[in-house]
Amino acid sequence: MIFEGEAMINMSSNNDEIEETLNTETLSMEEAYVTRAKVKMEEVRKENERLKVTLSQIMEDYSFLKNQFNGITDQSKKATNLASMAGSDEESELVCLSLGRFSGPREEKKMMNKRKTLENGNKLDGIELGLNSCHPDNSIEVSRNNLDESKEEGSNDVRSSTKHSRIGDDEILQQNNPMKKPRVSVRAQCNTQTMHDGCQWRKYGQKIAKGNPCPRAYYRCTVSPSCPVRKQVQRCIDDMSVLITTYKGAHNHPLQPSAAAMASTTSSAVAMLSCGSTTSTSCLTGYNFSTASNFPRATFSSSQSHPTVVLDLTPPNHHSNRLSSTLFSNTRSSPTSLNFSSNFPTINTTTTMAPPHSQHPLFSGVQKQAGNDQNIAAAIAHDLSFQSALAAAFASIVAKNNNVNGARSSGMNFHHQNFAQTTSNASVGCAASFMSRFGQPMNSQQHNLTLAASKTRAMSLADEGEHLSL
DNA sequence: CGAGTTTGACCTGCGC
DNA sequence: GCGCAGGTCAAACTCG
Repeated sequence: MIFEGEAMINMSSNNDEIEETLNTETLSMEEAYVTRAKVKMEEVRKENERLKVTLSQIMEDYSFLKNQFNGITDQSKKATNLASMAGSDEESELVCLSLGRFSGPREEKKMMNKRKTLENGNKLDGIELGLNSCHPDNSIEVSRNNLDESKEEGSNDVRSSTKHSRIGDDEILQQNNPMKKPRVSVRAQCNTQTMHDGCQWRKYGQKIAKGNPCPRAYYRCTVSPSCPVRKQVQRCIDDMSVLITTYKGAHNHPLQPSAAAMASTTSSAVAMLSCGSTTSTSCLTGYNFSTASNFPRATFSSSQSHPTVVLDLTPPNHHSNRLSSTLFSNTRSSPTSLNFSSNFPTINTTTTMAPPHSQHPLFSGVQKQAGNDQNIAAAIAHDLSFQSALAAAFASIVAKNNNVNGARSSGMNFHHQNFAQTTSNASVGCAASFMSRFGQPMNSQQHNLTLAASKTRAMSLADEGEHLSL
């Protein structure tokens, strides 16, 4: 039995307890809040540090690339001065990196004559990737291929008008530039007449080209009557199982997903060529990713002023010198141009001309990022689908980068970053795809990248009855 | 009959 | 200016 007073006391003590409990709860809530805040602050602090590191890395890259750029600019200036001041004896030292691009027909003819003279005298040893210092404003040249395309395809009013409006004053420059449309050649093993690429083509001609008894077939895109895209199909003289498909131009109509993969690959390769043929091709000569033969190769060349990207999707044992002997049979300039196949996923950089960039922070990052697991590396390196996936991914990313950076970037910085990032991303994308096969998750960007790339490969294999589950 | 292919003629650019 | 080679045109032909 409890008395009222007792009850009162009990009540008051209960109140105290409740209050105490409440206080304790408030305290613990505050503590929790503080703890959370602390954790958050710690996270922010870490993020801040990470950003600092990134910033310093970027600054490091910037200064590195700036030095490179300055060095090359100085060299090109010296070379130009030497060429203008000294006689033809010194001309062999003039390195010309332009993929057939000069400021005008006369200059081009001059340069061709110079080159020929040098070649005849055995003074030029294969590589003639000059600095294109012939043109005072290199940055302008980025859009030249596009310009040229729109000019050549004047019948296509829509495309020309949009392109012209985009490029504006550069049109004047283009009028002086006879550079032809960039091309993308795809080498792939194919037993059928043409490689199925998801697009509709109509044959409009066939011709026996010099140096190859196999007839070359000419196709045009029939999806849209005004589509300027042309395709040439020819068997490789050294290996009849290899089909060389050369694409010219860009589709001016929406494409089916299956065709978009290939179109994206080729147009991206053109974009890559466009940027590579501008100011900074020279920097690429420093990269020779050709240590392994088990990888798709992207080769750049200028064939009779046709800048060409060759994507080699043939299996590793098909990578040989025949590429030069067939594709470049009519090439006056040396096919020895840019050759970056890679020992995937570790980006293996060796030197050919310029100092190696393997110590470049970007590449060290790439190596760290991609080269942790030797087994995975070996597996990927032997997976043909991933080899071609990289080729497509490689090109796709470059195009993406070009869209983002191309307008405002020019010169070495852009190219170094672009190239390094491309290589890195492509490697990571393919690696991610590989990992996903083994149940590892990957992010959406990596997924999209790999998916698009794999589609391209799947299309090229479709006629041979191979099926990749995408 | 329409769509696609074949094939000789023609055009253009380039080297000599 | 001429010849060569690449690229395109268009009439004839083939096929479903």
